Amino acid sequence: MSIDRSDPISSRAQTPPAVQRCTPTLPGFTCGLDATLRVIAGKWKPLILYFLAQDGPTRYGELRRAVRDVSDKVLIQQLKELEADGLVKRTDYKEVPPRVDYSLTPLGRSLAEALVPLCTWGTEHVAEVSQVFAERATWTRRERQPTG
Amino acid sequence: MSIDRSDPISSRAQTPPAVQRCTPTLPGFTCGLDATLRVIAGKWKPLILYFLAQDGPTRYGELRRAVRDVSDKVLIQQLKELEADGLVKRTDYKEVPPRVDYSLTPLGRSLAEALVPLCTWGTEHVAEVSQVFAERATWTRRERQPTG
DNA sequence: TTTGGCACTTACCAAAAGGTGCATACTTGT
DNA sequence: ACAAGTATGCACCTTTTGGTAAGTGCCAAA
Repeated sequence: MSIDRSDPISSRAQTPPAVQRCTPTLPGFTCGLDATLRVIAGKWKPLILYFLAQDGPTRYGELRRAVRDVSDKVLIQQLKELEADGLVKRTDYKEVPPRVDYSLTPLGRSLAEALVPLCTWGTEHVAEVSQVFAERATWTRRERQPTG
Repeated sequence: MSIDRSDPISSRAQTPPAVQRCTPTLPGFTCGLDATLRVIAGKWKPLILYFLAQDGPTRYGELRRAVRDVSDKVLIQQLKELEADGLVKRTDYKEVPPRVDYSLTPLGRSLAEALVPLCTWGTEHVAEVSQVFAERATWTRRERQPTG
C-alpha cells in the first residue's frame, strides 16, 4: 500500500487540489490515511470504537449485545487487536463470575473523533447509499441462482 | 451489522458521551458510520478517493502507478464499484490506443473530504502506529515458521 | 441437579477478497 | 518484424476474514 507521487507524466496538471496533500512520506506508510486504515481494518472495529466513544466503559457482554451479529470469536479478536494497538483499555476486575470492561484510551478517543465526519457523511447520504445497495442486492440475487 | 441501543442493563451510566450520538435508526443501516463503511470497504478505495480528490481527473495507467502494489484486476473492480456507487465518474474518450480517465463526482468529493480527519489522525500518530506494527510483524514471523 | 450467565478459547469451515498470468486489438517506437 | 504501452477481461488459485459450535471453570438461581 503506497502512493507514488514522483510521476512526471502528468498531462492534466490544472485541477485545483480539492483536498490538501497530506505528508507524503511517512516511515512505512504512504500517508496518514494509509496508517489509519490499517488500524481500523476489521469488520467491527470502527463500530466498536464509536460505541465506546459514546457510552464509555462497557462490559464485554454489553458490547456483545450492542454490536449485533458479531460472534464472540471475532469480537474478542478485534478487541485484542485494538488493545494491542493502544486504542482500547481492558480492565479485568478479577472477580469470581468474571467481570471485565473495555474503554477507550486517549488515542482511541481521538480516533473516534476523527470518525465523526464519516458518520455524518453516511447520515447525510443514506438515501443515495441505500438505493445503490438495494440495486446491488437485486442483481446479486439474480446472478447467484444455482439450481432453481 | 447493527448497534442495539435498547439495553437497560446499563450499570455504568455516568461517563459523558465524548462523541454525540448519530441518528440511531436509518433504513437498513445502524447509523451513518455503518453506511459509509460499506461504501468504502475495499482495500484501496479510500486511497483511490483520496488520490482523485488531490489530483483531479486521472488516467487509468497513472492511477495504477500511483496506487502502488495494486493489481489491475482489483483496481478495475474497485473503480467499477465506486462508479456504481456514484462516487467516481469514468470518461472513455473512445480513442484508438484506449484513453480513459477517472474523476470524483460531487458525492465522491464530499466523501473524500470526510476522509481528511482520518488522514490527519494517521499523520499525527504515525509514531504509535508504526511502532505497534513493527512489533506485530516480529511475532507474526516467529509464529509462522513451518520448517526452517 | 440441571440450567444459565460470565468472559473467553479452540478446532474446523465457508466465503470473500485479493493476486497472478495470459489474452485482446490497436498503435507507436526501434 | 517485434517489443511495449493502452485499458481492460477472464480463469484460476491463495490468503484473509469471519462464522459455528463446542468447551472451560466458576458461581447463582430454579
